[in-house]
Amino acid sequence: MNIGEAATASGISPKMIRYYESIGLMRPVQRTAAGYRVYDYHEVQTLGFIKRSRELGFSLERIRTLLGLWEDTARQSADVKKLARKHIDELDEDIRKLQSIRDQLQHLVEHCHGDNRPDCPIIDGLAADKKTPDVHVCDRQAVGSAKQ
Amino acid sequence: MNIGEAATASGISPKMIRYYESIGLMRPVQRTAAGYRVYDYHEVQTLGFIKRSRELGFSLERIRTLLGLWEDTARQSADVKKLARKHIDELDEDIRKLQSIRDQLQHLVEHCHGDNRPDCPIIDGLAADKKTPDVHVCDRQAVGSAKQ
DNA sequence: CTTAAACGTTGCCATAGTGTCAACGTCAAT
DNA sequence: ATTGACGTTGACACTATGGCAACGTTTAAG
Repeated sequence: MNIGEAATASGISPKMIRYYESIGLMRPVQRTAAGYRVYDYHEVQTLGFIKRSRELGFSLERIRTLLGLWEDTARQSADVKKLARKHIDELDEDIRKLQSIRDQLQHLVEHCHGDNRPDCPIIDGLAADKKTPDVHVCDRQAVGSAKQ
Repeated sequence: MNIGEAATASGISPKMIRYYESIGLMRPVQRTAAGYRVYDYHEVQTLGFIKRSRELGFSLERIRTLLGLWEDTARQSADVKKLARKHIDELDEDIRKLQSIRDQLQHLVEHCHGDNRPDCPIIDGLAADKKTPDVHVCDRQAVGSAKQ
């Protein structure tokens, strides 16, 4: 199985497979006399593990740890769970932040009439100096601030 | 006002201020005879605009457009609103994706007892080929036999 | 007046993860 | 034997930011 077939089988591009090898995420595989990489079932399985981990948003560094735990038959499931929980916590934090900015933006949008006139609370909100808002800007901020 | 003061006033690091200038997001400012950049109120205001836009998650490319709209006194607020709506849609999509993977992960975590034994549904879930989960894999989950 | 600290300048490297392209070697089928 | 599809490495790009180095400037103290 050469790299193209492994890529098709795993859903990871040849480029990325080489990259994962280059950063030591995967051990170098066997080569043919001509230097072609040779993959067997075990390596394709590992690629699948990496792919699913990536799909769940794990960083390559964390996947490095996960692969270590996967290979470690003496692992403690508590260690895996701890790592996963930490990842969930970070996801929650990311979601929270995105929702916060989404809501702020939504608020600004709701107050923009969106016609052919230049007057625009969205632009005003971005232009406003929060620390020393003047009266004009203050009107907008009064409704739509809460930033950070 | 030199770059350090402008940085303090705007909350953007000197490094980033230079960067924004280098990519043409901001026009080059005046320089002293010695080559020091000189900022006045107007430029600090622009930096504030950029900062708030970044805080709302706009990319520098979009901020480029927003700055153009800001400066364009003949803008149509509909254009701003359209851009903001698009950004909200993308935020919604990002949030949706994060929540999806968060839920998948949460599901796995809930089924992991998290003790000192190696048996771990999280690792199994990552190792399992979802498209063709064979009996062998099921055995592993049931019995808790190790990797591979 | 000199010196040192604190600041400015440019430029290069690094991050994470992926794509694209080039220059070149190899394998398989015609 | 040629061609085309594939492999190899390397370089560069992207986003947005941080850091460091080498070097110049300004300012305050001695």
